[in-house]
Amino acid sequence: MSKKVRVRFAPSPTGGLHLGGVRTVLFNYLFAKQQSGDFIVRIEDTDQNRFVAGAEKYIFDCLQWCGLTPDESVLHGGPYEPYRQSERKEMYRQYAEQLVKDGHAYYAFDTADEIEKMRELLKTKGSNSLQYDHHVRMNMNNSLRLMPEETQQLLDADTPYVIRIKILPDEFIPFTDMIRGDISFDTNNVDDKVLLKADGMPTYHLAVVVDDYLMKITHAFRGEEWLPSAPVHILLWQYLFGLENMPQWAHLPLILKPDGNGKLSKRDGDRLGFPVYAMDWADAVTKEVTKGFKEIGFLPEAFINLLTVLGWNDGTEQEIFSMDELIAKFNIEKVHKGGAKFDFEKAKWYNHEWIKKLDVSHYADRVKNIFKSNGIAILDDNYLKKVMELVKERCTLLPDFFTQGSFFFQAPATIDITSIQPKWDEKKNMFFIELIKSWQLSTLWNAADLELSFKELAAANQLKTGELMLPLRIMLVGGKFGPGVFEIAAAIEKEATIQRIEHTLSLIE
RNA sequence: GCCGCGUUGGUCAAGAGGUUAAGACGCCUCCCUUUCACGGAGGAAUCACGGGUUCGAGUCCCGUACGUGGUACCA
Repeated sequence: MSKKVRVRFAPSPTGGLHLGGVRTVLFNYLFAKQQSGDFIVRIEDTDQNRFVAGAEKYIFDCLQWCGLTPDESVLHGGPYEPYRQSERKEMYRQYAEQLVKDGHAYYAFDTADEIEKMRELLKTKGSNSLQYDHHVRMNMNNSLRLMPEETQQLLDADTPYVIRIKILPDEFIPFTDMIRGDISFDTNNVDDKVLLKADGMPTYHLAVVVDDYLMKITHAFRGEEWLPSAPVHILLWQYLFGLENMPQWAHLPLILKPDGNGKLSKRDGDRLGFPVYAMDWADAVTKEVTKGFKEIGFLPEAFINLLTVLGWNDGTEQEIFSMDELIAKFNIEKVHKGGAKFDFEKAKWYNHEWIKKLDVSHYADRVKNIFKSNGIAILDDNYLKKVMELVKERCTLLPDFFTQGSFFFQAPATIDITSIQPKWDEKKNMFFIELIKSWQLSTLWNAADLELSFKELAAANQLKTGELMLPLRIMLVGGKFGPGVFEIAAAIEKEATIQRIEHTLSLIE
């Protein structure tokens, strides 16, 4: 019997949650849920310099919006607490010390200057590598070169030090990646990475291995940028906990910028006019707000959908997937190896598809707020829902409900009379005056009857309905858009309809 | 520079040696609709290059080019 699947998302609380980050969580989550496994969120805050207040809460807010609820985390608790690495600080040291004892790691007392000098020297010698590795370590200030008593002296004198892994040359480190298949590294190209920093905090390399072990992680999904350091992690597993306990790795492809080269960054979003973060992120210092997908009007369903399908598909023609379908159909082996360029047009298409099928009751409050922030207070929820139903197929983003629906609640601010005026004449003017009279007396106020009376009146005046419907639309809506014109008239009721016709008539004169 | 990973239309992509090389976004044309959208029909556009292996290669192998990531006491 195999172990229970346990995966983790391990973000650093350093800023906004990037598209790539959300996709990493998503793949973790889908895989875990499909296998009835656990999804853990572990906060990797080992770099005190990069810590940003509020970023942790923000990450959980984003996860909640996306519907990705952790089974264990800082917020949700769990059997392997704490889930914040800074609070686990003391756990890591013993493993680092153990590695030193076993001869797999060593104390290094080199100052930043000394390391810089070493690199300069390597540069002048024309070396291909500027790394701190087996070529140079015996010339450096570390416990490998120093006599044991010298090392002890430095330690006793509280000399700052780090613990570095001792990478043996000429070793071949193969492993199987769930997405990429067999991969191998030659240890001659791997440097002696720092495991424990001078401030006593572990680096990512140590922390990820220790925590994945202690938290019984079975599958580790992370971005492709981690591939080059995988050999260090594998060695650590081998030295500390045994390869047989190591999680299976999957290195996810990157999300690339739509134009030019490189991975997608916040700057690209600013430059090209689309969000890169899941939700609005406010920089604590500059107060600058970076827009999020949520705030510009994306549905979480669409956001999840488009992100999963960027770099994965199930082999069929299906493109629209609900979370449940994704959980059922997701397959890590069908994830692409290569990075994908992000296409905001396609992203909007996904949102449009989801808006077309959205449940208006579910989004009525959200849309109500959008109207409110545009100065329209909605009093009748049922009317709002009716309007939403009428216009949703023409909305790409949630705020479009306002631009597509505001005229149901108030008279249009501007009337596009330039589209009527050129073909306007006295006959048409008379028609609308008569129309007002006729509708004034009308007792039946529904789309079908309005259309019927409109057409009968047109025929009686020997006018083509086609030439009259556009003017009517513009009178009611302000422009050339919106649902059926008689639907609109029926919805806004008699008084508003007549007022708007009269208003435009006065404008034309 | 060195190391790893990748490369099917503009973009996302199907494709596991034999296909007229799917589908979607975007673009264009037409139909529906006397608006806009939805929907429907159609169009232009692709296997990075060079060598092998094979009766046969987008699919396998090798090179090259290009892209991408790493090369921190950041994650």
